[in-house]
Amino acid sequence: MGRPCCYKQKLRKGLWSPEEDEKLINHITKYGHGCWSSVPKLAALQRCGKSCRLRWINYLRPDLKRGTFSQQEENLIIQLHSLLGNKWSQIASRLPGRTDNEIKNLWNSSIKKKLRQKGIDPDTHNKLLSVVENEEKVSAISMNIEKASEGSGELNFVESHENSNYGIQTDKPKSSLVTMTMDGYPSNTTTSAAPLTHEFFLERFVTTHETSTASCNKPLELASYLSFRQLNYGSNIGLSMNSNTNNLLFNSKNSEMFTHQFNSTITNDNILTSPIAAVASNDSMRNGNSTSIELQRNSSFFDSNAFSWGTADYDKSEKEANIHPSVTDPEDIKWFEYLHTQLLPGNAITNNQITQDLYSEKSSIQFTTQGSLSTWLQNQQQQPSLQTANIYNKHSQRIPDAFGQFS
DNA sequence: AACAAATTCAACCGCGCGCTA
DNA sequence: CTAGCGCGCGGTTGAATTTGT
Repeated sequence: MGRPCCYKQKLRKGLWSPEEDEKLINHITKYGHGCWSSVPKLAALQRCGKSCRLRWINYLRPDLKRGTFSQQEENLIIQLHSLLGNKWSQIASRLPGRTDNEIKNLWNSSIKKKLRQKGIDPDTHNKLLSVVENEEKVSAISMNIEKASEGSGELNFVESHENSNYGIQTDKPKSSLVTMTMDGYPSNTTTSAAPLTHEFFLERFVTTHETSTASCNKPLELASYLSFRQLNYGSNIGLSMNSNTNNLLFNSKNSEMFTHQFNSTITNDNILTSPIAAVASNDSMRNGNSTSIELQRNSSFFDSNAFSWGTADYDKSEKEANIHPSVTDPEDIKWFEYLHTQLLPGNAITNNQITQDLYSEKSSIQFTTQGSLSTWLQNQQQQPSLQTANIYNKHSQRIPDAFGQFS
């Protein structure tokens, strides 16, 4: 339980003197810190072990970066905070050379203020809503994608960042479907743009499943590969549809800083444990001219840490979810190596993990919407570069692959 | 120049978790 | 099973510094 660490008398408190710093540095560089509680004695310091530890971690460690935070670092912090909340140590683990204390201070002293000035609630990362916007937040987000080119047979969608907070358009709905409707033919519909940043996927998905299970009358194999980068809230994610394969493709362009990816196979059986519950439109909805996909945030999945950015959590989720990192992009390789060498010691890639070229130029998320495994498998054979043999198994288990990348 | 207010940030505090006896 | 202990985390404090008047 919590105890005052400096209950013993004669222990110094407050700022450290250069002499004390020197003693601590000399001791740790010679012998390592070992048991922190024994450090003060061994280093001849009138401090408690806790104080020594803090001083070393936050100030004396040789690998600290120091200096002001770059804009990229700030963006990354905001992004990670939107995902992790006040998990400063987890956020710090993604920022080499930065400490949780430093990040926490930056957040409280600077970033919070900046976000508020932009009309963003730093706690929720949602726009501070007017009453009207508040009403909007409970309604479904709908996207109607107009067929852009009959010749190419592709549908294109480019997100709009208007009225959105770095890509987040509305407050997190308490319970509503996130619905994307693709109209595959030019006869109808306008385009109502909605944000497609990773927050869109991670935060917009709601917590109920009633509709999904009710409307899903056949298994849907959803193989998704999603890359989220560019933390400056300027991500450029497109959506297109290939009429030949009936695949819906998300394309993330201009990616620079950040990657999140996952592969999932979702069926009725595992829909409640998948990172994104994808609901195949039923036949009445799929009238040949349009396909509707409803995506839901699955609270049980997210809240159980199966989806996580933490090192320990990554390890956990990897074991639980049979994760298959799949990276070939040089930037991602860099991150991937970093993740597994720096952040995940002992968590090397296992031989059943694939390292296929999942994206060479663009990052994409691919949904197979035909509701049959054969479609997906056939598509994989046609696209060896997207081969993800382990995405589907006979048990239709989810295979999320979650990790981030920053440069 | 002097003072006050605001900001920064190092350090402390208390709690919870995991390990061990 | 439980208590003791060490450690790490997140929240908070307050001294030092900067900025504004």
